[in-house]
Amino acid sequence: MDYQKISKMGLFSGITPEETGKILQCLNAKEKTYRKGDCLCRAGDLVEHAGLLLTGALEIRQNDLWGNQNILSQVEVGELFLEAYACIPKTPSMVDVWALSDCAVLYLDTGHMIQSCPTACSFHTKLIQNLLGALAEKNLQLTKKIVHTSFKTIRERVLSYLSFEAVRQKKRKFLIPFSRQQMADYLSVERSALSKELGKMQRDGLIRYQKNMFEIL
Amino acid sequence: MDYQKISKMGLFSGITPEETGKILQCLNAKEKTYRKGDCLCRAGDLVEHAGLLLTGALEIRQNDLWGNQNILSQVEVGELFLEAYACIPKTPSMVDVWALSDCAVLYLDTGHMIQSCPTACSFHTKLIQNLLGALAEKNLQLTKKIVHTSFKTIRERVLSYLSFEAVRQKKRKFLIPFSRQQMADYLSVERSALSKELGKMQRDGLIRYQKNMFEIL
DNA sequence: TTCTTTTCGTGGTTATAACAACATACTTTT
DNA sequence: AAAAGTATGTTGTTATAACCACGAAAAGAA
Repeated sequence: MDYQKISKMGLFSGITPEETGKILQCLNAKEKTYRKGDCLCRAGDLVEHAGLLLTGALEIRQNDLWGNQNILSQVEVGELFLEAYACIPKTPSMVDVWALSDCAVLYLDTGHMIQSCPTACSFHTKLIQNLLGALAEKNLQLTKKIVHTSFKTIRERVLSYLSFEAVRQKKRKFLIPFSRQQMADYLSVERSALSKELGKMQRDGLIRYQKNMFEIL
Repeated sequence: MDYQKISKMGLFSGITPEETGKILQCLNAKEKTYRKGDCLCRAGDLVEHAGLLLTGALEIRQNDLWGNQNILSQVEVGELFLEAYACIPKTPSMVDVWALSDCAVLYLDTGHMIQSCPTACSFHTKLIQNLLGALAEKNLQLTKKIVHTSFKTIRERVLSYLSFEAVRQKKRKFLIPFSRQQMADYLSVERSALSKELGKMQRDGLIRYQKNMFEIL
């Protein structure tokens, strides 16, 4: 395992590569690889470990009984996933996790992360701070999606999403990480209806776009 | 301050009243009271402290620019609120917090909670575990709301919500904590449209209800 | 109690999104 | 480069929810 690289990830920020190595042993960390299109977790599964994405990309989805996709979030390298379920033992997952590309995942035992040796290993404190920050961050991500999708019209949802994205990237012209279908799933609207509305918005002079490059006017 | 009572709340579970008292001093805890209808926090405010609700009830809302209410969650006695923002300094709130009744709140400095004396005070470890659990729990709450509102029709949203509630309360006949308006806000639909759909669903033999008592058939 | 205010259900109208079907453009594979 | 597959935009139709207005019922205050 590449401690050097792993110690650069958010969860280990402020922790040296050597300490990271020790922690990973202590947490019983196990690496696992997947192929593009693999399913890492299905709704209903019991989650025992938090995942840390080492390479590739994942998508957190929720499917209803009629097959509608609902994208909750995307996971990029260095981010945690399923950490909330791992922190609350015996709670079945509400979501699916899918590999968007080939990827490698490190599974961590959050129980150990919290309970063990707070006196012995001083860096445990830093680790817990980081975990706490990650959970809080995820919280805001979810809230953000709720804010977008609570609007009633597609136009409002799009504007809400694009405004946030523009602020986050600090540009009026920016790329979004979604295809049309993904953007529609994220905003909980129908793809072709989204295309239609985007076209209207461009004609109305609100936005300009090509593919996944958007500009707010 | 009533340490006896406070130590019974989730955040202090596993911590004695005496230890709770010490922790509260250490965290620079301050109690504040509000009247029904007061606003505790507005979107855009910088949040420095997590709130612990001692008495009364709160509502976490998000309002769009056109005045639509969007209920993110309700806070009951013993629960934390704004804890995610408190854990990530300098992030402005996306939400409003309103008092549904007269209430008392204890404000806690989460920074101290994490950074200080992990060796000196062994109960700090337990406290952090509890905070972590609370954040994870809130995460699942938000995910649940997303699951409900990602459905496209009112009927599906209602069924999703009622099914979850039935499972949670382990009864087929149960009370919900919402008025019609609140239920509509939570599911992001229009009140009268919700009333209409509920009526249809009863006629179709799916559910039975009176006021906020519901039964799944 | 009576009066006031709020909540809830109903009907009708209109705006809007879902859905289906198809054409075009863009990717990927062979 | 050709072919297959995928993504995107367009159109028209239909279902559905938002919106508005109103009356009844319930809750709260005087």
